[in-house]
Amino acid sequence: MNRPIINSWQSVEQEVRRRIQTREWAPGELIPNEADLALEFGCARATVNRALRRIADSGLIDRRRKAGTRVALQPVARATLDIPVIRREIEDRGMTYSYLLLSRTEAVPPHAVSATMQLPAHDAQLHVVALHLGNETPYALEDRWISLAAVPAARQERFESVSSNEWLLANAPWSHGQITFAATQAGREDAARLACDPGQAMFVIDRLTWNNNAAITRVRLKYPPGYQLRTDI
Amino acid sequence: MNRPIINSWQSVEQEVRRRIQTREWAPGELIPNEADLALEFGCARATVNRALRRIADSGLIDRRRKAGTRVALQPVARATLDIPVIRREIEDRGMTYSYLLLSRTEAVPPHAVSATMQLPAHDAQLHVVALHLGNETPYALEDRWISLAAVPAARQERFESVSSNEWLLANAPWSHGQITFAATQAGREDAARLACDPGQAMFVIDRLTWNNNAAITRVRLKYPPGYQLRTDI
DNA sequence: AAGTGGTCTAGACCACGCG
DNA sequence: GCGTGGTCTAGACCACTTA
Repeated sequence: MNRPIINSWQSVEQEVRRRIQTREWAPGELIPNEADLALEFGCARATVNRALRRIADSGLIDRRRKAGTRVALQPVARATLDIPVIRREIEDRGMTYSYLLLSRTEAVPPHAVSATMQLPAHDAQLHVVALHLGNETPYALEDRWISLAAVPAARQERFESVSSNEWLLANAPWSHGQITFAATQAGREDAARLACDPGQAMFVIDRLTWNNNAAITRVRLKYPPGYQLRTDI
Repeated sequence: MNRPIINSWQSVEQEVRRRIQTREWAPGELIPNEADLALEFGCARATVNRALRRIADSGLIDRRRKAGTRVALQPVARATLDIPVIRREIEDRGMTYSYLLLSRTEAVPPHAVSATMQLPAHDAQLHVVALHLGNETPYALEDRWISLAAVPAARQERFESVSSNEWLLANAPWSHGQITFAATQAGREDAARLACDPGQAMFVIDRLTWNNNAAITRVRLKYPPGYQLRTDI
């Protein structure tokens, strides 16, 4: 035996993952408890704990007090998606960012919008439609409703040079939200704005953002055909 | 002052998040170091460390040795997506799962497939096409290539009762992979299989799975119009 | 009842990277 | 150089859950 030294949580994680991957510890099987592993690896129990906690977070093992730690039978693939500011997303792809405000009005939103935002159906909200471009080419079409009750200061902002995306990040704190991904066909207007053909498949991201119990904004981003969202697992 | 007691990493995390959310610590600002916070909260430095590490993982703060910890200027929204086995996904939505094998052949894949899998362009692979149904209704169309070099045992499996998805999870360990989300229009064949109309927008998930340096499988899942992928942030 | 993971502590040393 | 976060340790107590 000429094993690499195991004395950091990273090396413990790597070794445990290796044993699971090679089926040395088979799916469904109980693995040794933290104290035993610490003894075997010659490190502190806290070090083993941190490694196993990370592996559990990734879905590869299941841990329960008293019952111990088991290798997951059907590991759930867990992907982490970074949803940056659109400007950054475009610049990270090596393109030059630009922004075009298409409309900014105060209006009563469709019921679907006021309902998901849990706001009174008859209240006017700020409606911003804008185009994000990379290298002067349409990159994403943004359709946003902003709650004037939650963000009254938005009334003073024209959103002509600063996108509502960035303005809200700087001016409206949020606590949590929900993201939905879907696909939909481009309508005539979408197509004209995104420089594609009507009927083509657009990738759509809906984001609903809250500050505690108050809805801040609901934004729909439509991406032209060919757009891909990619992540490692 | 009648503050709640802060002596667990959860309460430290909550308190720090609160201070950032209320702009008590503004975006871009340097926050106190771990030792000072530990003193203020009356807990050990390790407890503060764990809380701050979690907040940093979520993208809300940036930490650097010597430079200290700063509130992020434009927090990246980080979403965690669970990609379970399709059977589970369907059953979790309260539907009855069923599975229909459409074809199983050995064939030389298109160049695009062999290239992304980094396999010899002329080698035959196992090609499995199948339909996953929820309550007898088409839920997702699966188009999968399996590397026979990496998973020779797949040659013996008919995939008639067990989906390749579940069979591979049980029989082919994997170390990492890549997931891509996109939108595309249904072709005539897709439409017939998914019981939708040609030209409608399908949600598409591509997954490429590796075991160390060997590609295991490349699967494309096509979901009929209306499908949504949702997650909390 | 007892075994397991979950957490906290006090202290220590280290590695990185500003200034 | 030196302040900061990154990590490890040994020990302790606790909370949960199963046997």
